[in-house]
Formats: sequence, structure tokens, C-alpha cells
Amino acid sequence: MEPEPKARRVGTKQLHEEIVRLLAESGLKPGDQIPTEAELKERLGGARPTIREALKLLEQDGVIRAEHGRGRFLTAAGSIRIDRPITTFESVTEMARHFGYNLVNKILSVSEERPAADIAKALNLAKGETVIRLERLRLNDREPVLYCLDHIRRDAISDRVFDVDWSGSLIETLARYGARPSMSQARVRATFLPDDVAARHDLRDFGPALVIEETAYRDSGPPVLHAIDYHRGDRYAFSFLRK
Amino acid sequence: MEPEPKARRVGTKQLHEEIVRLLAESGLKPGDQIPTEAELKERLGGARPTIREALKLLEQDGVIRAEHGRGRFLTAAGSIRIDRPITTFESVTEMARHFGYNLVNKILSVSEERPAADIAKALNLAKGETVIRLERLRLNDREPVLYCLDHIRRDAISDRVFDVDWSGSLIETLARYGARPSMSQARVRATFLPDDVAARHDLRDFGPALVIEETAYRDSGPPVLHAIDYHRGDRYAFSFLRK
DNA sequence: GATCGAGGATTTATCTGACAACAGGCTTGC
DNA sequence: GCAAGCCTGTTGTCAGATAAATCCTCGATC
Repeated sequence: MEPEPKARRVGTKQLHEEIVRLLAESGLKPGDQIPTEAELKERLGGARPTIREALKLLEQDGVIRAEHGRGRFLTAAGSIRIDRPITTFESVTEMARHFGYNLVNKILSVSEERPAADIAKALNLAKGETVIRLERLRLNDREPVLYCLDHIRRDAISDRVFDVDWSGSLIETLARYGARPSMSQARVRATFLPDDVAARHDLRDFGPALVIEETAYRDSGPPVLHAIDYHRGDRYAFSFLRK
Repeated sequence: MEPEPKARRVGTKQLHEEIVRLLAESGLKPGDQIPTEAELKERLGGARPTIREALKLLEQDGVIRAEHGRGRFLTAAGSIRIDRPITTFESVTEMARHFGYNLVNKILSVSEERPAADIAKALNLAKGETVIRLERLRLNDREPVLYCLDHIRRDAISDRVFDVDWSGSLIETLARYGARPSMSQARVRATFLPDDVAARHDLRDFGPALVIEETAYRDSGPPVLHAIDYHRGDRYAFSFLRK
């Protein structure tokens, strides 16, 4: 005899996504109660612990709030969609694309150098180790919108510096050498372009810049890249959630 | 007969914290394997599903990475501590305090007004509803470091506008009226102070400002507050994690 | 001796079923 | 009318079992 069409095995990750979709389509408003664990089990399948893990993730996201003995409820964050939060790690190239920009890349300089003390510390370099210093300007429609100063651990790139194509996304270039970073520690501040940069590259009209300075790490731990990106103030704004 | 000193009931939240502490004290480096579920159960108590829920949270935090059949491993984020990430919701007053600033509060203006269209939309106001407009300057050691423009839903405050003490943290003031916001949707950009503000309050030397513009929501859903904070560019920088 | 495969050990992933704790409404007894 | 107690629904935790992935060992085979 055929056994019941046994509830398919369902993973936490999949459930997480399905619940998000379900909530999005449900038209629930903040403060409304969401389906109970039992209902979700009915509708989506999976065992209770698995469903609970998925719900716990939503709770940590700030999308729902659990009340012991009562139920789970949608919070304000549940109805807010942040399109491309700055807290998601992605390359400036990608970021710009989603701003509707189609950047042209000008390489101002590439060289192998002895790093300054703060860079050496951020990249966890031993004495004497060098970095690749990359200075680029990104134009949108002939207008400079982004000045980037990158320092890359020399040992992340196995080729000669001048053999590498630096005109694309830096993250993807690193990925090709098996050194893709997956997260970063970042700081944001507002300032002008450094005087010497503005003078050397005719950027005196760049105006106030939104600077994102970040150290990017590989999944396995070690830092790979230190990036300073000056975003033209009147062209960029970044979104995020605080909770 | 006495039953065995039954393993105490242990909650997910508690386990989450204990594991974080355990990892912090363990001296593990990124890429190292962390104790298995079985070991954690041994050392911290709790049932396996509970432990797994706590570990799942750490995984979502980006602190650890699970590999089926191998174990769990510390990631780079596990060893990075961001002191006060901008992604944590707190009042500017608190934020400044942790910068080492002891702000003096100057109220430039308080009034009840008909909001502009964008504010009305952000605060989800019906036609005709009004807001409290609050304009403040924060000084550190006689130097202006922060210009704040707040719009508060009129129905969040049950007193007369001039009876309220606006000199403290706005979040706490709202809390006193039972309208404490708990999260916000924020945007950051770089610009100068608006011309009229700079002119009216003698702030022409403020320089480039880091602007955080946010709409803050109550736990139950509705927006309460729209805030625009101009942070003096050479005094402020905010940290966060990207992953 | 080297190589490949089977099998076992370890670890994470999921499932099943149960009990505990809390909230809220209902009944019942006074 | 009111309060204590009970019942039900919900989330929180527990215990043990099975599934799936990875890695190591050991033995057979060439």
C-alpha cells in the first residue's frame, strides 16, 4: 500500500522565503496577527522546529514580533521595503547600476606600493608586505560622480599588476583570483575630496562627498581590500533600516 | 524520590548570548571550527532544537557559517566588533554621548504646522492633519555640531506644544507620551546646510554635512516622527557592517 | 606499493511527538 | 454581580529518531 504522500522535506531557508512571500501577498498591516505555526505547517509543509527556525529569522529581521501565548504579529519593518540597503555587501559598480547609472571607468593610476600605517593595519600586513594601489574615477554621462581609492593585498592577485584588467568591478576581479570578499566593516562620513586629488584631476567642482571607507574580508577571515569611495554628494543617497 | 537535577530550561535568547560570550572568550579565529551542537548542549544545556535556533541567529548575523556534515565555522564578522553601528536605532542624543560629546540643546523654533507633501506622505497623514515642527541646534563646547529638523505627528503628543520640554532626547519625550518609536527607515547623504538655515543662524562655517533623514515607526506600525539631522562633517563618522 | 571503493564515524538538517508556560475567554459557584 | 477555576489556543522547550553530507579508515584490487 502506498504510504501517504509524505510531507516533502522542506528547508529553513526555503521556508523563510516562502513565509516572506506569503506575508507580502497577504495584505497584512503592521500590528496584524500572522498565521500560527500550525497554520503555516498546514500551508507550507515542514516540521514545527523548521518552521520555528524560519520564524525566528524573521523575528531577528524585525519583520515580526512573537508574544508568548498570543501569537506573532507584523511590525512596521514588515511593511517597509528598503530597495538596496547600504548594509548589503556589493560592489560600487553594482550599486551604481541600480541607481540607473552606467559608469565609465577611468583609471588614474595603478601601482605596487608600501602602504601607509593605517592601511597596513587594516589589511593585517606584516612589515615589508606591499599592496596594489588603484585610483579610479567613475563618470556618468561625462560627469565625474565617484572617486575611488583602493588598496589590495598584493598576495590576493597572482598576476603581474599590469596584466590585470582593472576596468571592471573590483569585487569580480578579485573573485577571478579566488579572493572574493563577502563582507566588510564600513564607515561613512561627509567631506570634500582631498585637495591634491581635486587639483590633480580637475575636480574642484565635485562638491561635498559622501565617503564610504571599508575594509572587506573573505569568508574565511583575512582582509583583502581597503576601499575609500567618494560619492558625489548631489548624486548619491543610501538607504538602510535602523532597529 | 528526588528526580535527577533536571537540566534547567534554557531559552533561545539566553543561549544566543551565552554562545556569543563563549566564542568571544574562546580566542577562536576566523575560519576556526566552533563547538558542535552536541558539545554546546553538554556545556550550556538546552535541547538541540533550541540550540539550533540560537545558532541559526548567529548564522544570520554573519558570525558563523554552517557546512552540512562538517561543522560550523567562525567568519570574519565574528571577530569584528562594530562599536555603535548606525543600524541600531537610538536617539541622536545617545549617539552623541557615545561619541564623547556632551551636547547643549538650543531650540531654534517650535510650531504646529501644515506639513509639506513629502512629510505628510512619510507620516501617513490625512489631509488637514498637522505636525509639530521642531528645529534645534546642538552644541558641543560652544561649537555647533548638529542641526536637527523634526516633524512629529500632532496626535502623538497629548499636551499643548508649549507645555512640553523639548530640550531632551526626542525619543524619550515621545516615550513619555506612550509613542516611543522602535525602528526607522533611513537615508544618508552629504550636502551643505540649506542656505536659509545657514544664513538665519550664522552657520556659514558649518562645512559639508552628513545628513541622516529618517522616518521612525512605533512597534505597532504607524509612523510617528520624521527627522532630518545634519551632522557636521568633520566631527561625525558612522560605522556599520555590510554582508 | 598505489589506487580506488565500501563502510563507519561525525556532524548538520529535518522530522515526530510530547509537555510546559502564558494569555484570554468561558463556565460555574458563590 | 463577581471572582475563582477551567478550557482552549498559542508560543516555548524538550527528547529522541531518521536523513543527508563529509571525512577518514581500511581493505581489496591492480
